[in-house]
Amino acid sequence: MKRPLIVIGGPTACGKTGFSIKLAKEIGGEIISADSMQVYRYMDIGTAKVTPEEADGVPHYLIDEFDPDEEYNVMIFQQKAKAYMEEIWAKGKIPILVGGTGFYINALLYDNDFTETENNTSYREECYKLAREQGPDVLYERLQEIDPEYAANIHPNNVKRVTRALEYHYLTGQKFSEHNAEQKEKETPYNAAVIILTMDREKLYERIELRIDLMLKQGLLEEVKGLLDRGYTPDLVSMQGIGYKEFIPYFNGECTLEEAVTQLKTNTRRFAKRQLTWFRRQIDGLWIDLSKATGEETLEDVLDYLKEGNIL
RNA sequence: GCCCAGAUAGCUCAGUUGGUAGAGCAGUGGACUGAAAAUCCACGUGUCACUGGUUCGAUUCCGGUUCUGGGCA
Repeated sequence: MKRPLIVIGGPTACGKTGFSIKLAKEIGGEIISADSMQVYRYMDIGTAKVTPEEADGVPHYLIDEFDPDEEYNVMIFQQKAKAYMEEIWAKGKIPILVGGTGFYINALLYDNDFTETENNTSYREECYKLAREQGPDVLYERLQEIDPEYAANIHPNNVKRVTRALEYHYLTGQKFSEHNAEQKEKETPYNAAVIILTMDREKLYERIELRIDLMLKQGLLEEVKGLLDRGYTPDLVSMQGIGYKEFIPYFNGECTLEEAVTQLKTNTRRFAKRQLTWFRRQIDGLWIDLSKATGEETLEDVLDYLKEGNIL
């Protein structure tokens, strides 16, 4: 008997947090966050992290579990999330995976394999150096020889992805394209129900605008300043988060506050668009347009869907 | 009221020595399987303000109108 798992995805600012808490209370579920930025401590306002008041007693996992200078990635997420799922099932409750990081959701939902290899960054550095000094095409040509299938699939300018494919081959001796093809074949080991929350584009952008203005009132600037003062540098993955990186030029006197805020809004809109692309293309699920339904109707629909899927 | 400058893509503007137009930004679609809030790719038709005239042909030249800046009274 497969064990139950509920997944709630959707773009930033569409109302995932509020809805997931309502659902969790209704069915006695506990929430695991699939979010690459909310794991970090001290990054509360900019990541729109749930507050204790919002959570209202519903347990949340993978929020505030790492410091901003610690490494966090899909593999760590997957391991941790799986452990938390076991705990939740052991209590007789249902885990609800909620978040906007589609890549993480897929990794957990399909239990993709991320083979543990030594964390050898020297080879990676070598690739970057090559790309920097001789151009991305030189690096790409190397990949064409080793794994022409993957090379055909990725653009030469995408140095990050090209490097990963080369690194994978270097560390395992296998072709990255073959590994990926195997992962794509996988079916979920869980009795899973996927719900994708969405919203009319215009309305979503309006909400993003309002939310950022609110973040600024709540002290986003002080939060970013505080992180910098603690010694967290702009090159950290955490500090590349939207809502943080945009203020670095401002603090360096390279742009005005207004320009930084405009850039933040643009980046957030683009992020939401990319998230939507991911969910549309990568995951099948029940799509719910929150701009068209009331909260009660939505909850009813979802409960019906969960019953149909024998989750409840 | 008079003089000058402008009115071209959602925004800022370029341009057409007369043959119906193009950049940046914004926007849209897509890729992705150990950085993913990262990284990368593709996509540009709009009454060229309105209205007369000259012309085979006007967004381009000329006249008028409206609007927006600036200046003078």
